Amino acid sequence: MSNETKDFYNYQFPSSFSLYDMMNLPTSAPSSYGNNGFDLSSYSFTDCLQSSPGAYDSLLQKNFGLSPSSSEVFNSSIDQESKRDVSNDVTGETPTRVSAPSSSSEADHPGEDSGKSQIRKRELAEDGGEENQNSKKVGKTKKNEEKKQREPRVSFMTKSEVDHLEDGYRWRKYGQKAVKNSPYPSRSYYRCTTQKCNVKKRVERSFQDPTVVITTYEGQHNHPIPTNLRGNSAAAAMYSDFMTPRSFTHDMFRTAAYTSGGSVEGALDYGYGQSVYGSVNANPNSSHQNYHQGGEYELLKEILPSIFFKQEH
DNA sequence: CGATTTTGACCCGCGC
DNA sequence: GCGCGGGTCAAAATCG
Repeated sequence: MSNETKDFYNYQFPSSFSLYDMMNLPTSAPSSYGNNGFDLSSYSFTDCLQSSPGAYDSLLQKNFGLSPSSSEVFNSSIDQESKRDVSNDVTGETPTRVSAPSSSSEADHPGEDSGKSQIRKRELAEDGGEENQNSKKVGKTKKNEEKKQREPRVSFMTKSEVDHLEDGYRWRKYGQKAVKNSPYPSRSYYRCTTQKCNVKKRVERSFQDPTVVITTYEGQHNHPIPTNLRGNSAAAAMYSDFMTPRSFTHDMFRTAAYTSGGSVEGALDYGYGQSVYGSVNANPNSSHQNYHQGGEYELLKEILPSIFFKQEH
């Protein structure tokens, strides 16, 4: 981590800190963004969060007593959409997408339902629809009703050399597909091995930045972590904070993210309530206290500025 | 030997 | 209707 970045951590944000303000911070944004104008179209979320891993580190330490591993989350999003959007973020897509997801909902949900109905058809055609097997896939038969019942999704961008980050849960790989337009091999599909838990996750490497792994979780675990939380990956901590009941709900986050009604303007406003950007290097204790004062909510708000959230409907 | 991964086939939605 | 891309299945292979 560069000294410049560290300086950035120590910067005391004004109470009404905004994305625009950020552009004028000393050393925070890449020079390519220009000194005067702030070009939304060229500003990537990645760049933004890359500047704030300090807060993330604190989260890790606070919640898990972990120190950051070799991998670090520097971008994330709660999303009902495909990671396609995340990828776009990396490329510096305009944040407009944040509040206008409809434009790219193409890869959204077909996954589950399609696959299930597919089986049904296969069975009907071949076995004549055996009941036994069906029972196992009955859940899929109800597809129509719950057709579009979407699972909450969370995407993380993690700087890591390993594709599959240890997050404490056990996963079974059930598929792999080549990603078009990507020099990097493929996207992997995993399912939680715990029976009755249908949480899925997708892992792929950003072709924009090969060092970055994009992990997308879908659904919520209905069971505790089966193994000791020895996995000290960034994704584990982030995912836990998003998806575990004792922490924050999806809606809470959305509320936090869209205090201004979900407009683009509102979403772009970071709305940092307090200047508690912890300094990982200088004074961990004081920053830790700050986080307690602000509470997890405040902490997470810092880590995940509202522009990273995407609205669901 | 059970659990997991690999991998080709398959289905579905969508755009043309 | 066709082709494409995304997601899933499931048999075979591999692993521990």
